[in-house]
Amino acid sequence: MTFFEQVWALVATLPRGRVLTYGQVAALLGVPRGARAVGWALRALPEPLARRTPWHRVVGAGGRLSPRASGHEREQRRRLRAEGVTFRGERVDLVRHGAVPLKPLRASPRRSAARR
DNA sequence: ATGGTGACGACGG
DNA sequence: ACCGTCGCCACCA
Repeated sequence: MTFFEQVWALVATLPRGRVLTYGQVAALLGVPRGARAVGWALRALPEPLARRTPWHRVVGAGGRLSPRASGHEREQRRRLRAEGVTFRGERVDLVRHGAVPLKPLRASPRRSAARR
C-alpha cells in the first residue's frame, strides 16, 4: 500500500468531530516529517473516493485551516462547525477535538499549587 | 536516478 | 502574534 493510500485510509477512520493535523497524520504513518506529503496526498484524492473521505478533518498545525486547500478553506470550516467542532478564533480547538493527545509543550504546569 | 513541486511545520526576526 | 525562510517527504516526468 502506498503512502498516499495509507493517508486516505487513516483519514477515513476519523470520527465525526475529531480532527488530526497534517503532521499528526504523517507521524501516525511513521513519517514524522511528512506533513507536506500528507497535504499532497489529500490534494490527490481521486474523485469517487474524495466524496466519501472526511478530508475536512485534517487541519494545519495549531488547528489552523489551510488557505491553499483548493480554496476549500471556507467549505472546510463550514463542515467542521456543522459537526460540532468549536474554534478558538480562526483555529480549531485541538484540545477538545484533537484525535490524538497534543504534544505536551512542557510537563504539566504547577500541579501542586495548581488551582487558582 | 535526478530534479521540481506542494492541502506542511518549526524557527527566527 | 504575524510573516518570511528553510527543511522534509512522497510522487511524477
